[in-house]
Amino acid sequence: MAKKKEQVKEKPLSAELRIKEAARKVFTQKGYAAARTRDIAEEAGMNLALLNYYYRSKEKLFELVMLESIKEFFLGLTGILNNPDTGLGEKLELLADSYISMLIREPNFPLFMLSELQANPDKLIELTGTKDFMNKSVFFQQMAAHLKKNKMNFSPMHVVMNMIGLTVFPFIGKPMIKLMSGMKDKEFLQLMEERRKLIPVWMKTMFKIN
Amino acid sequence: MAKKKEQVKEKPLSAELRIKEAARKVFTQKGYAAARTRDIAEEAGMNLALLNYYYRSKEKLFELVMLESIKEFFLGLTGILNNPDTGLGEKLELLADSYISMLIREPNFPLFMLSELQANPDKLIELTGTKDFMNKSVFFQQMAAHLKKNKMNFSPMHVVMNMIGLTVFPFIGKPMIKLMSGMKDKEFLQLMEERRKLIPVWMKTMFKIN
DNA sequence: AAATAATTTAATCATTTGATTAATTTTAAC
DNA sequence: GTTAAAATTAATCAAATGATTAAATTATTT
Repeated sequence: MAKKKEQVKEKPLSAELRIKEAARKVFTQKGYAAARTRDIAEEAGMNLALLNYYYRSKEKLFELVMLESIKEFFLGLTGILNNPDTGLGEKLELLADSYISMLIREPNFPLFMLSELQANPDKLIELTGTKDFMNKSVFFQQMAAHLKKNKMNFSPMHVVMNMIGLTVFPFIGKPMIKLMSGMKDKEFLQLMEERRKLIPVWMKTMFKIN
Repeated sequence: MAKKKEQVKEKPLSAELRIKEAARKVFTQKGYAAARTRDIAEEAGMNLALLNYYYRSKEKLFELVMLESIKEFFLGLTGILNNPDTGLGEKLELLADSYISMLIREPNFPLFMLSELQANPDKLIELTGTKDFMNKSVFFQQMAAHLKKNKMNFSPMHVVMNMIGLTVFPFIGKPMIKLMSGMKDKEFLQLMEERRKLIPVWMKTMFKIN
């Protein structure tokens, strides 16, 4: 049953990877429960049995895809957060810029990730291995010092939540925002581009940075 | 098959309503696709067939529950937004207070609503009937005037997005926030209570209100 | 109290869906 | 070129799941 996998690794041709990327797309779009293995096979243009041949099961495939995406997400995040050579303002600018770009490229990713995290928080904790990396981050330390110096007596986690909220929420809430405002996709995208610059300005104003 | 429904309306006893509320709970927790009719029946402590007896199908039941929740949500929102007797600052305070309370009570509602809106945007548009009510709201007008006066050249929709993002995001992102910070439920709740007061302050600072 | 209607239940159906199998084709090794 | 391994396919299985039915029970009406 489990024939290859460990032995062959240097030659990932088409089928195997195409299934994985199709899975990423379908899972991200519909979520785990609503995604059918047949959808994934069709999206990849492959026979359904290949999914099980290469990845054993829907769940295994999901875990793989999910883990990869989350790892990448956290890596990008910590890369900016832990740079000791940038100040708070610059970090906020880099975060906004990098995440707006990512979100324009992959607008469905956050809702997918948050939904699955909600549906199965424990699994993701063991899957990622990452835990409370935020508290130890350079950003967190810098922000804690800044808040103390400026007599703002609240947790730096508020700052983190605000930053993510301002950046990510519009993408998660896009259908609702379009529903409330009657906006079209093009206008929406333009607003998101504006936020690339505006979010750091707002954040700095809010927390008296610079 | 469809025996009652139109005739009897004044005596909604146990069964029918219990199923609906069980459905709300299960749908909200797991989403449409992952929610099984058997889960709902079990949650309501009722026979599975009653679900179809009273509500015809899983989908009909879902639409009903969803529509009710969204209607209520938008009603609360527009109630505050369209009050001509309150200023911008006060509106922000009322919004934060009312929504933090709602979110502590129903922490799963936003992710549910946004997920389903994403999965099926068109259906919800026809289901709610509401469309671009934001642009015409008193709040929107007040904010447009304020932004213009203070030389902030961007759409009031940014303000709306920020407000919702700051308020709602932490609840949507709770599992991720806990994962990043190692926070426990109690601490999380305390932070949310702090935000009740902090969010209006931040918003006013950000947009130079008062 | 009898009759009718409404509610509830247990059993079952039909479809969907994740997974497997056995056969076939393609690729690689010798 | 033959053989063995890997990849691929079509067909099928088994479990899950939404839905229905027919019978039983309870409530309501007359």
